[in-house]
Amino acid sequence: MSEETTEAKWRSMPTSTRRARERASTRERIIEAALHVLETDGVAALTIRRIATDIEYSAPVVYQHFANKDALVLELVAHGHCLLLAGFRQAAEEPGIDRRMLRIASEYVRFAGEHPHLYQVMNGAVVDADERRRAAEPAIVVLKELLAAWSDAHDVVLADPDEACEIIWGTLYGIASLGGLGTVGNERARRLAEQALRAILLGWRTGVPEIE
Amino acid sequence: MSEETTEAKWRSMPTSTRRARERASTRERIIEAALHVLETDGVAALTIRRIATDIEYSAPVVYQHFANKDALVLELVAHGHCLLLAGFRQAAEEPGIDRRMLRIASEYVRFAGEHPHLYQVMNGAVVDADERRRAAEPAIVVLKELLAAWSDAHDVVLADPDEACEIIWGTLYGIASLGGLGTVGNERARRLAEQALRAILLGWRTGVPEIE
DNA sequence: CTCCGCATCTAACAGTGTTAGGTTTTCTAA
DNA sequence: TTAGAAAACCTAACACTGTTAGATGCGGAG
Repeated sequence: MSEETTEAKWRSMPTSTRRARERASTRERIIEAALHVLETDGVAALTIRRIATDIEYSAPVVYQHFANKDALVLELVAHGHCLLLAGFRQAAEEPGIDRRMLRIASEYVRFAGEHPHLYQVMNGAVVDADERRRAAEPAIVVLKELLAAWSDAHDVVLADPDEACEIIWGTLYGIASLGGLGTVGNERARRLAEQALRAILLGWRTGVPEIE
Repeated sequence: MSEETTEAKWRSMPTSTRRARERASTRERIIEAALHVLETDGVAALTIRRIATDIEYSAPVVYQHFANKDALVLELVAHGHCLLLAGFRQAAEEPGIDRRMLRIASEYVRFAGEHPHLYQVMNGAVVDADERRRAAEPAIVVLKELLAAWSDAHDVVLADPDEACEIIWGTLYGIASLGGLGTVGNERARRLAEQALRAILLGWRTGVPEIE
């Protein structure tokens, strides 16, 4: 039964492709609507019914494009990391390896401040931790490359470059997360992140001593 | 009508106090049950009905002790910070100011690793950010004191001690959060946190340079 | 024109936090 | 001791959530 339907798809390409195009189009419209809801009204308002209403559809249509809500949210997370990656690439254009590293910190915190709800979803417990990690990989790779360039330029041999990269990534994440608090604020968080990065890099240049 | 009831409370202390004791007792039982559910089955299982069932009560009784679920969760957050604070105090016993600072990092990551779900609730978006911050204050104060002792011992003048404390707090938070990921792991996170702290402190001792 | 497949909708299910109303137990006061 | 008040407690319900099943209708294929 199902074989006949799939074989029917082989011939009759024209309408099929148009249908596929429409499918992809509504799929993207769903993602865009979800992003809009998230950025404007926060994660609490991100409901299937709300999204469906915004694109003038009924709720169940969403499930013809995404297995469940988590799959949809994962798409938003991916989009968020895409934006963050763009910021990182821009930082990589900065002249001077040291200023380039600082720019990374700046861009990271800027992104977190400009898209607080998206940032929250990217690091919250909404989706599986490993999938989040996989979505973050491209940005981490850029950071890793920049860090390698930095250590080359300063003749610093990092004992474990991957660990070093992880330290910076975690530090940026932690300090950027402080930005949402009333006592810290985004501008202050940017300064904090830059200062932390400066201190860490300086520590690595000087050679981190073993205590005890 | 209500005036008579309140005046009736003035005499008849004995039974009244016993009632109050019972009230407080069930309130604590609720918190303990909630903690148990959270630590064993995770945040997704932390439901009012589940908690009520575990203490052999009906769901609405919870609302006679807490205004809403957030208020109950906030209590769990407070308890979590209490445990973390205990770890910090233990770290403060460590001989040698440098090892004491490292021990702080170690205790922080250890706590996050031993109570992953509680840690998640403490930093997740479940409760208001400002209330979370207020709950974290005592631990931050201890950190601040230790940092002041450290800067004294090393004749380092921190431009802004509060900012410095915030940097360490954020860094620990960020790196500890990495611990839950499959690629990092808790043991590795502990090493990362210690190394990050060493690097930052070394940077402050050397004097963080202004770039550009 | 017929028929089939696809897209879409309405209605429902299980579960959530939360509240209203009534019932039972417990204490107070005559 | 007993009438009545107050507190404690439970059942039932509401308004949501994510998600699924079944009915409906539209458009292209033979």
